[in-house]
Amino acid sequence: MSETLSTLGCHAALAEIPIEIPPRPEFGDIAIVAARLMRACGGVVKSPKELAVRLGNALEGVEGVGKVEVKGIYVNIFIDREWYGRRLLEHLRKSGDSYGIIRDLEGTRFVIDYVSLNPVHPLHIGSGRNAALGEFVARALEARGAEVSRRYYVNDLGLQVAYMVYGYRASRKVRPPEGMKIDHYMGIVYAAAATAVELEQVRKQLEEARQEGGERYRELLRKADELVAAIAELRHKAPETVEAIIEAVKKEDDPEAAVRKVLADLEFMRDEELVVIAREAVENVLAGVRETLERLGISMDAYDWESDLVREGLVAEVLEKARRSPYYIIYKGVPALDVRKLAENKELRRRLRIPEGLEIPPLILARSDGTTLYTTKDIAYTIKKFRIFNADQVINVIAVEQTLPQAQVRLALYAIGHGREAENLIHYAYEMVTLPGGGMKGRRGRYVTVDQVLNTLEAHVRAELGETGREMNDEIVKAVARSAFKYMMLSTSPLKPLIFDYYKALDIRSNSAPYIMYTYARTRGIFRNLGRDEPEWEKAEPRNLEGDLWRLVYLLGKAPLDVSKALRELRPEDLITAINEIANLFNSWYSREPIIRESDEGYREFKVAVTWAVSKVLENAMRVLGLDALEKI
RNA sequence: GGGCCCGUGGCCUAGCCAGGAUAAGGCGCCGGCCUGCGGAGCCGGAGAUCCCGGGUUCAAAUCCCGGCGGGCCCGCCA
Repeated sequence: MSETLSTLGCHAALAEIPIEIPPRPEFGDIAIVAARLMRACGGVVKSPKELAVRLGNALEGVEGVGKVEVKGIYVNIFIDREWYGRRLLEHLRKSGDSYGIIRDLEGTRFVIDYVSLNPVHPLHIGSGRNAALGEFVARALEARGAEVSRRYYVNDLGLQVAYMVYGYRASRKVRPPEGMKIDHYMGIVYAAAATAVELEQVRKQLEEARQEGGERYRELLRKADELVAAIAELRHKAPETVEAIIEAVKKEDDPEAAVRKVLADLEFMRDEELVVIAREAVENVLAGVRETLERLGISMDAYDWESDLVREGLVAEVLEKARRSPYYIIYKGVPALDVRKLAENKELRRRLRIPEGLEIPPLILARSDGTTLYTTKDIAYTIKKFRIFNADQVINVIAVEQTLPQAQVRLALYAIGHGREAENLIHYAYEMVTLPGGGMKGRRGRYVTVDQVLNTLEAHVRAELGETGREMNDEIVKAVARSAFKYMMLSTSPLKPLIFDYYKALDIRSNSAPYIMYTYARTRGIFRNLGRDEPEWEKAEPRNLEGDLWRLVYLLGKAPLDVSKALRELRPEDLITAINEIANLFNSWYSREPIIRESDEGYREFKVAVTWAVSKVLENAMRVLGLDALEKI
């Protein structure tokens, strides 16, 4: 193509040639918009129409080109379909099972940090989105040949954990309600502590504000009402536990200070008993989280504890490096890194992928009681992630709301002399999941958990199976439910907020993981009936390449491009679009064309080869998306 | 107040970065197809000011500017 153009006096690399797929089949298989080539052909021709005519003539007889039609500024090319069919067969045969996947990351190493939710409540649908996306990223990189380490950051020294530990200590004598999953229970403990402390706080403020009255007073009253309502909800779920926590909070002179003391005692390991209690509390949550992840078909390679970073001295190391850095300042009385000057450097900003207009405030490293902040420990953790796995890149799957702290971490790494880490730390951001009525509130114990969704989904699938009178199989039910969940989380661009709608989540048709799974099982069924796993390649004869079959063959031919693009750009929604298109076409072709019963042997084997390709493309894509590719469904 | 992201039939989503012909898919709605290799399927139909207004261009859902609407961030939380 490029050569053909240069005979016309145009100079464009192949990648620059504006090839596109026409909107209607009558306009050919591919088209070139001559107008867009005018620049490359500068001065050679007068008008786009003239260029189209000359280009059309030049393309006649080129290998693979069947027919050329020029329509105004468009050069419509009809591919030599048999030629294309033969080339597809060659490709399929050569690439075998891995058709559609390009291994361009062989020899590279990645750490993917995902899920990593605060260990104070169960996986909710927000962290469910995180889990599905992170797993996709990990699998996409693995498919491309990279070595991947899946790591979960156990953030056990944060303020939230301090609340949970405070509540857990206060309610240790109480047994969790019968049958409640342990992480769900810990979620209540955390929310009860956080809410009770806040309520005490508000009560005090109310007393002070009572005399003045006015807007502030009414505002506080509203807030108190909300908190009381939240407590009531929690009490309903675990009465004794919540009572015990409220009692403890009431006894405190300053409940908030009590929690902060827990935080400091944990970070400085000043209270051995407390450290043990905290470990137990966090382990409880993690046990539940692990179980849920298992239901989703996700298993982490490592759980890295924040407290270990402190114990191993990595956090102290970071503080020391920061102190020696030229960007070190005392800001509002606490140690900080003033990376604003660094952020002014445009070239550096670009290299560290800091969003253009993002204003970077100084990064505070420690509280006035000496405890360090999440971001400080995250700097230490990033260094550890690179070190421990000898990683080329570290990808953090974290919600978009943390864009600023993530940018600060990169700048801080650079500031303390870890430029390589800074440049290779990727924030894979995704938008929030919200409920139709508004956001979820972990602090109040209001969220929809992944467990709940999976339970309902499984029940729904069972009901559906009952209707179709199929064999009831627990494994299949679970596989369909978790695939439907992941599909729902992956089919929308990560950049779009997701409004979680129970009604829609249960609609397993619109949410068509089962459709893809069904189509795949159908292709497998054909090979089962055929009694072999592969086409007889030498016998396959491309024939009757028109209609659905041609479109399917055409699509299968470019599937490796579509798939590899989605994997390179880490866009699950593109992968889903691509396989949906293929599944659609296959089903519609299948419904009216016999495959096994095709009498012409050469044609039959070609059909079998097409089915084989559909099967492989679906299977490989499903693996990356984390959907179960079942033989039977 | 500043910044980032999103706005596409009743609902959800793709297309936008790399501008091109009649805007694609799903749900829902209406109407068809089971003695056939799997009906969780297939075929057909109705349904759209591509948020609004300017600009650039032969050509704008797509690029630029200005609005409007929604989400998020701007903490000694994460």
